[in-house]
Amino acid sequence: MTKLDQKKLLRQYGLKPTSQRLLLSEILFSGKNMHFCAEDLSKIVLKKGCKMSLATIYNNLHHLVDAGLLKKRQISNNRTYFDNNVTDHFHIFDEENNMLMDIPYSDVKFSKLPKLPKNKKIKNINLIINLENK
Amino acid sequence: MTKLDQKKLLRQYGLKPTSQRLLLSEILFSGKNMHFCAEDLSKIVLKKGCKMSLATIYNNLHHLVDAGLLKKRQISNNRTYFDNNVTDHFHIFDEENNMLMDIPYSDVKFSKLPKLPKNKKIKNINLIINLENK
DNA sequence: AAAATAAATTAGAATTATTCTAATGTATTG
DNA sequence: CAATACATTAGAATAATTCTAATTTATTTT
Repeated sequence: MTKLDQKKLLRQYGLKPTSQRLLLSEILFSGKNMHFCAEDLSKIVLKKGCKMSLATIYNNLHHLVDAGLLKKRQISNNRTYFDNNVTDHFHIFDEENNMLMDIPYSDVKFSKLPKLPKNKKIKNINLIINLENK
Repeated sequence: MTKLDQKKLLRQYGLKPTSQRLLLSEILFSGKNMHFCAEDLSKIVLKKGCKMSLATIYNNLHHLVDAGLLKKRQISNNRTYFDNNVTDHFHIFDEENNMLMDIPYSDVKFSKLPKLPKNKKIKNINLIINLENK
């Protein structure tokens, strides 16, 4: 994706393509099915020889979430991960090697779900299948 | 559960029944299927007219987890909850009022699950149904 | 059984993760 | 091309949790 396309994408989603935002987008959308926490991004930004406060990273991550370009996920202990796969899907986590993998929505089917409290509906389902060695 | 039983329980699990630990156990095991975060406990302790630092609360919660009397649960609001139901089960989380409720294992049925990597098996399934208002 | 030593426990201080807000920058209008 | 409005950035503040040094409790030695 060229820098021009990045700009277009951001504009399309109602976000001004500031230099900070472009740099973050470049990293965030460099591949499919990637998960980043704010700290990851900060390190990558630094390695590229750029400066950006963590606050700015968080602010922009949340803007991208609000715009629908990212999804916020509570994957592992007390850290928020931002997922560039925004389609509904689940996760497999392999604890042996800390690998997090996507599961397509269609690979899981529920034949029974619990009754919900009155006036409430499902916002989303967070499903993580934790693996171990056979 | 009497204070004496509490002491026995703690000792049984290899934990010295200090006054702080007894007070926390009294709260934690006052009912079934309860979930507490450290802050909840701190407030209850204060309301009882006692003093205990949050650090002590955390330390003891982790001791109870290590001993197998509690389970640690990561919910989507960046707070750790401690669950006095240590059997396998799932959860419903109501974001409007930060309420975490149990779903019995039998209330959810999967008719399809993904293919797993070779030599791996399911250790456990972490399922949280997040609610919103209708 | 008192003193010496070892181990466990507590809580203030430090750290980590995240959010708030005041200052700055950018766009829009007359 | 000021004046005003709105958006963005990042330092400061807050929230959640962990670390560690001091204290307390238990165990051993004499």
